Amino acid sequence: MIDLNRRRELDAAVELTHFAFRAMTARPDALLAARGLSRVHHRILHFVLRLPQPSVTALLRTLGVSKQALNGPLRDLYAQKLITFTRPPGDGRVKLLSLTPEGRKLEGRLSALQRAQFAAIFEAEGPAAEAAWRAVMRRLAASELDAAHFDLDG
Amino acid sequence: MIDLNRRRELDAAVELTHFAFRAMTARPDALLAARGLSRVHHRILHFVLRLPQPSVTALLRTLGVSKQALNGPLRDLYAQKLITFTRPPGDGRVKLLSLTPEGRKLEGRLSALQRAQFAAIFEAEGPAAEAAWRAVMRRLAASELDAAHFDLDG
DNA sequence: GGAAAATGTCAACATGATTGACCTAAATCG
DNA sequence: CGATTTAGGTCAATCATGTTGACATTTTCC
Repeated sequence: MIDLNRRRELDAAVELTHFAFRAMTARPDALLAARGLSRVHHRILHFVLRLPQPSVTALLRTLGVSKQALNGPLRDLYAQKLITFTRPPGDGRVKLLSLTPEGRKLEGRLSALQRAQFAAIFEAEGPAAEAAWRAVMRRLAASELDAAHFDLDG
Repeated sequence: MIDLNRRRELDAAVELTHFAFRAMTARPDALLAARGLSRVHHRILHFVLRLPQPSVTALLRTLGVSKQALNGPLRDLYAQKLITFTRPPGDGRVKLLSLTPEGRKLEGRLSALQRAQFAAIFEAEGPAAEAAWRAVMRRLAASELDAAHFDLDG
């Protein structure tokens, strides 16, 4: 019976992760939707902010999508003046992408929603719980690479 | 500067959750793909196992999709003999869905992958870390309902 | 007997992704 | 210089997944 209970606890961990993920994305999704944008746009804003002046190709590789799939959302972001580009001095072909002040503001609001969520939770649970949570999440995140060459015989 | 560091830590928590979620679904997805199935099929197997003999309509409401969207994947699962149904004694209209032994086996393998992942992590981090992790995740998951009536002015 | 319920199917449509082909402008190679 | 490559963009066909609407069938209920 111990094993059966443990099994239920582990199943609960899986479900908890599902609900937690959905909860984390719900508010930003709502804010984006109100502007006619979606999660792709958020991903673009996110990486253009964090990567140092990425070219379109660099962004493409980071996002792991085709350029046709990137181009639509990118045009939306140009149109809403959330993103701009400069040409690098040496090379007139490439665009170096960056966020406009408005783009930074929107990205800031989106990520602030998520930070506030975690800040409140960590405040409530305390630093020890936060450290433990991070340790577990790091291990979980790290197991992704292993999964790539996972044995899937049937 | 303290605030800036805290901000980075909170951003890291968001990213960690993204990677953790992806890591958790990578192995089951690979196993499903090897059978020509997808995450929808897994969701069906999951709920048909856990709900007590659900009718098609009950499953529909649980999954929150249209019956047309359910019917395709459901036929795949019939075809692969992973799912069956019985007619309830009183009512010849409804189908009570259940998993075949093979269906249970596949669902077991899928969820076992995820349980093993968590079991190894919790084993490594210890019971106190596990409890703290659950506490944080429960709070995070619980904040989904709040998000429903989130203020999204611009 | 007729209305309502449970299931299933067909058609039209929207979205978001893919690949392939092709174009322009700019850099680079020989 | 001319040819090729690179960076970016676009058009078209296709696929996957979802939606709604309309409708048929079987069975139950009144």
